[in-house]
Amino acid sequence: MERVTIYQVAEAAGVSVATVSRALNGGPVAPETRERVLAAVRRLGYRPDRLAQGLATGKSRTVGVVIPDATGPLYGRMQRGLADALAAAGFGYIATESRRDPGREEALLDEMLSRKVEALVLVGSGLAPEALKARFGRLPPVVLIEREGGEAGVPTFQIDNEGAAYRATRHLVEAGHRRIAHIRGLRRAGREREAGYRRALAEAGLAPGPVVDGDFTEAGGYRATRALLATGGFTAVFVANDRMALGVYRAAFERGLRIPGDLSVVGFDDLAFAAYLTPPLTTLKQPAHRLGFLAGEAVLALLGGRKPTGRVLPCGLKVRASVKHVEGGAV
Amino acid sequence: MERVTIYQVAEAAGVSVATVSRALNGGPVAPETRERVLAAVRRLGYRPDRLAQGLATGKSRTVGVVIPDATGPLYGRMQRGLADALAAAGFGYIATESRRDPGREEALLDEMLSRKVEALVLVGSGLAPEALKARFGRLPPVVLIEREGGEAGVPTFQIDNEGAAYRATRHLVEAGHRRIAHIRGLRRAGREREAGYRRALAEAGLAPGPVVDGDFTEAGGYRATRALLATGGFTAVFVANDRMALGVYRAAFERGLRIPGDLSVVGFDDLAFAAYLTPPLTTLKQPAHRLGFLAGEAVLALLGGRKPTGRVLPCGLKVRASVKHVEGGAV
DNA sequence: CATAGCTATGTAACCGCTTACAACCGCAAG
DNA sequence: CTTGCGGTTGTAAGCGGTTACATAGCTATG
Repeated sequence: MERVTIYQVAEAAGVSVATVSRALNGGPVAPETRERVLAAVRRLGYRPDRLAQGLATGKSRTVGVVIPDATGPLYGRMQRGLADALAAAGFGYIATESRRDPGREEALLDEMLSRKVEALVLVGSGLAPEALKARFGRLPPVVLIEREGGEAGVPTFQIDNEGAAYRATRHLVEAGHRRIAHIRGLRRAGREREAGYRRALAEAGLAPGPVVDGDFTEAGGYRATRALLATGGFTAVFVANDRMALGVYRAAFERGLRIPGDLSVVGFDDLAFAAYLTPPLTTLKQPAHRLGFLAGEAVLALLGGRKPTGRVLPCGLKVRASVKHVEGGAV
Repeated sequence: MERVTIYQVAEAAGVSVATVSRALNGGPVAPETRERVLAAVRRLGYRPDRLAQGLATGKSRTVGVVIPDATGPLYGRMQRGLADALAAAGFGYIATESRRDPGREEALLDEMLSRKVEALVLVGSGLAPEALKARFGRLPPVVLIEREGGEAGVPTFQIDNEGAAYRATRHLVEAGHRRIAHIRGLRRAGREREAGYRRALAEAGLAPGPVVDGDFTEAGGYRATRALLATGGFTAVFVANDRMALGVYRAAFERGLRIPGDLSVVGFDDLAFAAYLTPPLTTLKQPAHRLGFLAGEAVLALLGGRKPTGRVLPCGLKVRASVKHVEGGAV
């Protein structure tokens, strides 16, 4: 009982392999014949060989996905969104982590192209489009999520980092804060968030508070906060992500500062833990699943010959208890 | 400039396709010829077609991985370990989420078999081995990680849930606690952790404290704690995972209870946030990457015809500040 | 010097499936 | 009774590799 091939099904059903193939793929086949074929398929437990199909048709019904890091919940949700969109169309996907290493990313792409993926979804890719062209020549359709660097003529999906940061900062301003610090994040997302922060402040006629660098980790947020606290002069801080915000909580506690009593905090991402911190963290919720889903739909559109366009999605502000309303104004 | 095939390389190098194939796969080829072939490969940008290779050889150099949930950091790390082990041997993998739905899991397996995966790594699979056999007949080699349910003759890798829970509970006992509650987790991991908890207590001659069900989420931990607090009578709680422990923190705070002053807590997993909570959470660190790596090595061994055996890995206790040393003993 | 034995290479079959093309059928129309 | 046509089905040629087998040079041997 080795692998069952289409030949065996053909023989069992008393037809030719062409007819079996047609019966299975919706070709013109007499209903009665189709029934016989399907019965044989079931009886024998036939399962078409995707590799052979791919070879014959030139299409693999697979899309390649590259994500920077599989350990974060956000990318996991994105991936799930993608899978949901693709599954509906009978597409599978192979996903791998670039770990933010461009060399590794190129190798992964090579591997995926070898597997004849019909499209590529690059999440937070570190590769410039021109570099891609140069290295790979003709590429299958590409969809970008949260790409770093320059523009390209390909659909790109991303969250509105700038707008969300603006909103978060404004939330702080409206609560009466006048000196608002910022713990900055890395990469494009970090820069965009910083820009939103600055815009909100400028619009309110406030000087940007102290700004320090973070690295998107708890430890980074902790260190950044200690640096910030060394100089002081602010009553609130907008932190570029929740993980760093947790570092802020910790550092503030160690300094005997109360949140939000002495320091108001707004994070970014709305990770699962945010709502359960003490105090619950006000933050921005990323529509990660949606991002992935839309990217998946775009892939399908591209494959269908259409010309989908990218989107910038807003993030919802989740107001919780880490921001204090300041009555008097500036401290 | 369409796809470059082995024929074009052969022509460019002035040899036959067989020679190209051999040159590329380490067959017997004169060094000088090999050079010519490789030069042609580079010049043309030839990239072998994995599908065709797979068809011809019957092997896809791919392993299929099924994980329950891609959004958790633990599975992400496991996956990374696996990838690391497999990459060294030139194997790729395709990973998908079962989302703990056995029906979905079966469909995924079907899909993977269609793609001729050479081995399967099932993480936290809900499918019994017998069910697998019944449904799929001959299966490629299988390696299990954290499997649910019965035994099988396949290498299985898992963490020592029972032992780790025992150690955690003992840590509490040694700190002088006499009434230790437990917030239980779901599935096999949850049951095993509960068993370790009970063993430690029995060994110390203590009655198991109140035990309530949780669901491994922050909300579940929160609810469980409120249920626990309604009756009271304990000074410490061993929580089946960190996410629920966070719920415990929250519920305790709302009740005005201090950790560890009024309530000591030990978690499980050592997620990134654990060290930054206030107080930092004492918990058990899962060797997730290692688990994946070992599973990957086992796959390779299986494929190499060897007969690898599974492993049960210990978890390290990370002692932080959420457990109070009780001087007097029972409260 | 004929022959066995290597080594390096080419020829062609095959992997499992799709699909262009041809063949066949029955039937309505001319 | 031809002819044409739409609907079904079969034949066979790929898809891009790998590999068993045959072949051709060379060298070592008796």
